[in-house]
Amino acid sequence: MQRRYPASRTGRPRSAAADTAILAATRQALVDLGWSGLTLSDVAVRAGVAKTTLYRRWAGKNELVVDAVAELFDELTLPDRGSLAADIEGVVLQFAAILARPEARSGLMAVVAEATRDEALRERIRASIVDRQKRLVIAGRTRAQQRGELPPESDADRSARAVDLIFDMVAGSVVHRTLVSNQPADEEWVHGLTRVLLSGLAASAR
Amino acid sequence: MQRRYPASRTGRPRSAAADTAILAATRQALVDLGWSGLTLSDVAVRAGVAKTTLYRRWAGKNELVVDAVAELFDELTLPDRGSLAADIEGVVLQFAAILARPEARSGLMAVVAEATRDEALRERIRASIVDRQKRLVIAGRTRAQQRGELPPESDADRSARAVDLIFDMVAGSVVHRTLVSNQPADEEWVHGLTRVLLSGLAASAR
DNA sequence: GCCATTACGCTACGACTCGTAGCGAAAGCA
DNA sequence: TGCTTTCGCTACGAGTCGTAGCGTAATGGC
Repeated sequence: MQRRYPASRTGRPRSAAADTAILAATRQALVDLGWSGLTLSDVAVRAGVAKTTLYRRWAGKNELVVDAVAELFDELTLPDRGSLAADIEGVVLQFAAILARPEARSGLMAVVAEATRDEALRERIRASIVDRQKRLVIAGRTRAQQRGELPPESDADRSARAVDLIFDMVAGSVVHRTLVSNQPADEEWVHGLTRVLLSGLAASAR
Repeated sequence: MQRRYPASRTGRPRSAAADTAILAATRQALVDLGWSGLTLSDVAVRAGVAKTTLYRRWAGKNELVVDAVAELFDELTLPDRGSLAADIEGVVLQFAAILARPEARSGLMAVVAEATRDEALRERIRASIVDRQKRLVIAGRTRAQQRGELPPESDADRSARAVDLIFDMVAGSVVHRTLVSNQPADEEWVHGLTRVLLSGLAASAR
């Protein structure tokens, strides 16, 4: 999650340290106050910057929180555990660990809710959070095909639909388990999810 | 979704019409303004009641929106289409139709986000929204067992875990598809979801 | 080394929302 | 007719919002 500013040739550059401090302060404020309690004035004080600096860099609370939460997903990687099932379980457990953190819990759903009425925000979420997750699905699928665990897909359109379905099933299940049912997505649960998903995919491919 | 007030023997009773008008006004305000734009003053004006009346009945915005959104799920029923697969597809399509409505989209995720920091609100959501959905899963499972489509479950603990998993997978997938991926959960998609889910359950039961 | 340019911290501001208090009137029940 | 509770209305202090203005700090170009 690297923010890029137009490379202005001259003038004082924006402090990169301020960005870091602001996003960290935003996450801490999410933990302490939750989404509705979070105010930009408070974040500014926590980060040790002026409130006006915040408004110079972000359009508002929504955009700020998206960026702050997006950084949490930077750590997501696809482990190589030798089999498709093990790979899925590994990445899902990472995802679950992120969703267990309070700054993710209160921030993520809130921006998704706001995004239902804001096309630009939806695009920002897609680019900085969703696409990164989806890339893991594609990579895992490709690797499984190379291993011979999944048949190579010829039809690109069918393949894209399959990836979309898997993605929504995996991410949706974990999010729902964690945030709605409010129960931990622990190893046992993830194992059950993976088993149903994989045998379902194998069976429905035939 | 019937609101119950303590049956006070005497005094002027609360207007039931006001409840109806307030909840309808809340949903319309969600459509027009979204979660963050919704104010209780505005809802009061739309409903034609005084702002103080709102505060006498609901503790705040969160509780009001939960009740307003919960009414949307009243229409969920388990259809009898003759097979487990068809039943699931039917109820999922109903669920998707509700989530396609803007008042549900902007309201549901917002209260879930708020609930991450509010135990009482979480309980309110569980009782008025989540449990009702889960009951459909249980009913569908029971009916399928009676039909012989699923083996009767002896172990109550295993059965409960299976129901929880199915519930999170179905509801989570539809919510994620609709609100995060922002694509319609249409018949084709629901059909794919059902196929993967059912063959996965059948295979993993062995 | 000087200058143009941009970012920063600070203060102040009007507009708005929040949730509550107080009051008289209305609507039921005995 | 009394008693009780709800209702509509007004007013209020507290807090937040996003912006404007100004002097200062930190760069790159010359």
